[in-house]
Amino acid sequence: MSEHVINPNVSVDCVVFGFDTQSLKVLLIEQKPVDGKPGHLALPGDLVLNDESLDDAAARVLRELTGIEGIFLRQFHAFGDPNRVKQVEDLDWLKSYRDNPEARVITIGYYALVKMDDFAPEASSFAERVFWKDIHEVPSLAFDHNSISESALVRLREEFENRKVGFELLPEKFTLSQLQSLYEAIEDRELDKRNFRKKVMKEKLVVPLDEKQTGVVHKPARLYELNLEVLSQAPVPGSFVTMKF
Amino acid sequence: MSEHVINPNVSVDCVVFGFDTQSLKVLLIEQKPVDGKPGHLALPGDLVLNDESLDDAAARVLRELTGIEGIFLRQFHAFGDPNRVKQVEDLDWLKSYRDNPEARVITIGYYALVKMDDFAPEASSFAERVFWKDIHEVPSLAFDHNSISESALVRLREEFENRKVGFELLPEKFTLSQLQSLYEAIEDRELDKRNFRKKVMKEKLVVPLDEKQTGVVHKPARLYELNLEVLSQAPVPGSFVTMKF
DNA sequence: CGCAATAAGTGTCAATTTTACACTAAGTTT
DNA sequence: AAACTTAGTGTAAAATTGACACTTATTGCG
Repeated sequence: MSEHVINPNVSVDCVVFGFDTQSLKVLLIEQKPVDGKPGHLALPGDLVLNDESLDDAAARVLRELTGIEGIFLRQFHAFGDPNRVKQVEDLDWLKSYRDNPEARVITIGYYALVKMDDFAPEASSFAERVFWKDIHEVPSLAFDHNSISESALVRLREEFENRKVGFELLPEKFTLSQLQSLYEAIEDRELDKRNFRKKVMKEKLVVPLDEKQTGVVHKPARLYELNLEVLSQAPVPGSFVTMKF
Repeated sequence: MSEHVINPNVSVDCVVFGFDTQSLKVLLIEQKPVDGKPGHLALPGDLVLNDESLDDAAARVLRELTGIEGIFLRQFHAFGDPNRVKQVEDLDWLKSYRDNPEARVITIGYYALVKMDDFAPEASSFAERVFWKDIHEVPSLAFDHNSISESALVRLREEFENRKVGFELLPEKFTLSQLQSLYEAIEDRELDKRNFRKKVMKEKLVVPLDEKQTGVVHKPARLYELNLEVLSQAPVPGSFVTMKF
């Protein structure tokens, strides 16, 4: 029965999304250099420890990278192609970080949503350098990390459309224009300002604050915060889920 | 770096859904008896082989169980709790089927959709007996297979609502009432017949055939088949995805 | 053979939701 | 004070949704 059965390495890789009130960003790391060769770019990730659940492993990776606890994190897909870490370009790095660099590695993909304001990414045990990159400008990454980050984006979009996730990207207080930009960045299309505001207000998705933007060179916008009660009732009326035929 | 790193067993478990024109069913197996003790009920699953992708492993499990190739299969979640196979009730079975029955097992959950007509489940290397069970009557299963099957159902429902999957459950030719029953079974609510038909026709989701039901004791219904062109364009107008604010 | 039983099939109208569209207001800079 | 920039606001037409009840086609039975 067993000679063909594997005991692979299992890792988690995290696709961390941020929103800078204009566009969506992904967090990338530069792997530590090996023998003077500059490290490749990659997603943050690490092997899962023995007594650790997958969710715990992903949270640990993010904590090591950012120092922050309690980041929104969701598993989205397992990547298990037998050759996914067999490219020659990736071998040097594996050789210096893994006991068995030739081993098959199955990785569990997580995506995370962070408020960029709260967020001070730090280099860590596995990263020389950490930086944000616009989702439209992601460079070539190590292993299969390009397809992992693309699937994460597809998944974020799907789950955002069902109103399950996404608001974790906003700061505590935001303007309606920022909220609209978030929709536009995630859904990748333009929305009509009046219709957008009408709908958001009718749904009571946000509550207005007695506070305005400061430091802008134009009419300051009113600030809002999320109405968590409405959000917890997702899916929301008007979504496909509740249509009755 | 490495003393805490695991090399777990990795398996796939398949939640196979069928539709008998009335209700949704899940395929369960009875594990082979060990030392005369009757086997527990479980989902079909097996360890992933060395040179095999996760998708290939899931397809292999289903092929061994059913003899059928080309079943709709989709990965939906990885289950990696460190103690998910540590319950005493499950130990006997593991002892006789695994080299290292104490090993941690991470499993990748897949769900499958089959046309029950085409389908003749067979006992196999890992199953004494194979049978369908209504999704509302799933008994207590081995390991964490109850939560795996519940998540699969949640996921099927989500993806059906976005019109991504679900029609694989229908026979080639079906009546509109059967289609409506499929919606009702998956979405778990009742729909209005006239509104349902109106909408399905407007969307051109199905094409009418010059053929009627036979062998029924009432007015025979017209048969339809899916309009694959419209389905491939999912998400469909009217879903939340395409609303414009 | 007609009658009972069963599910198929069909249309209208009111309410709600969606969409397109353009100007005034408030604050900052020069 | 004039220019610049983004905030903020309403209406009307079109499309979609949802509530609702009767006739039709076939089978089986008396």
